[in-house]
Amino acid sequence: MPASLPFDPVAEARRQWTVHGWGDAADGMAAVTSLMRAQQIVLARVEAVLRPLGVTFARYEVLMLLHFSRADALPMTVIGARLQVHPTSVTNAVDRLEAAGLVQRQPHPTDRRTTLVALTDGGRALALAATEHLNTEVFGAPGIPADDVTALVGVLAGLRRDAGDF
Amino acid sequence: MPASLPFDPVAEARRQWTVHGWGDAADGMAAVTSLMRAQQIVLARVEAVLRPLGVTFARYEVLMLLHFSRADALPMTVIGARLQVHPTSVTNAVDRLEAAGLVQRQPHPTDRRTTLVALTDGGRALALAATEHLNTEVFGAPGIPADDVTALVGVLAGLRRDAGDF
DNA sequence: GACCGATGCTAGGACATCCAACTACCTCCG
DNA sequence: CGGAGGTAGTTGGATGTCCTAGCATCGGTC
Repeated sequence: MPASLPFDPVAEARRQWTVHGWGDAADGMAAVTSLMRAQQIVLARVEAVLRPLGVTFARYEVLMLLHFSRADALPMTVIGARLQVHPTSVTNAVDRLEAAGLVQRQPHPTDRRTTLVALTDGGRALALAATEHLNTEVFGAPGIPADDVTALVGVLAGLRRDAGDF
Repeated sequence: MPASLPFDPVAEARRQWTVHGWGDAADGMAAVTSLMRAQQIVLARVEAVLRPLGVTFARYEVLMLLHFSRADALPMTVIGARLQVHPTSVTNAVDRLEAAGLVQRQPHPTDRRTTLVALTDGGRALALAATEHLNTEVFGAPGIPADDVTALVGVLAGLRRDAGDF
């Protein structure tokens, strides 16, 4: 846990940007920097909750995605597309989940290129337990006023849409 | 570049949360998930701009921090506190920056525990060149309306303050 | 003036992410 | 129906982040 600072480093950077004649980009810089730091903070909180359960957020997301799917199973590619991560990240996550007995690789019935990832009973149980913890300890109290949460999600949705997230 | 989806995965997750009786935490979950994805998108854009210059965003932040300091030099600890990262991350970044000749470790005049990191001429030149690229290609056009940028920075500042970022 | 807790930095290990490259397989067109 | 191009997944390498542990140094206290 790093020490607190007597000032907001993002605001300070924004001031420096203006001083250096980069005023046009100062707001964008502040937005990008804020986003990076906020993500780091929130991710740390999430990981702290999940660590005792033996999973990471990346793997938790895979488990929940499978839990929400019709047959509790999805192709690797679909997982990557939904979570918006590189195929190798999916391979990595599934390797570890499979080693922990939380998911199982299965051959696709018609396409031999495809690997299906199926949720095991243990995987579902862990996903639900983890969700309960996250809901009470993080999602239910994200540290942002309710109105702001709605605004935040909306603004970020616009950004994500422009970037091709959906 | 992952493929586009026919729907917003965050909105879909939010719907699933509601269906499963976790409505109280649905907004928070959506906020956290949006934050993660948006950060990933923005970071990828930043890294794409910096890659041709041979630096990463983490190292660029160190260079700019030094550039904004009075003597173009700061102790490792101060860098970690400002950037809100673990001491070992600072060591890692400075190792690579020093190997590239962009910064230089110097002994502290009075405290022999402390290591000062000093910006070299090459480091300053690279930092300014990188800033120019980032300002025009990312910060100047962050993909968010100007009004929303202000709101976003404000909301995230609240979150960061609560987390002890400043 | 010596000791003991606090501070500054680094080494080793675990994870997640990306990129480039490769293999295996599928599909479609000529 | 055979080859070209595209798709699915993995392997190997590079980075960044954190945690735990360790060493060196500083400072306040007795």
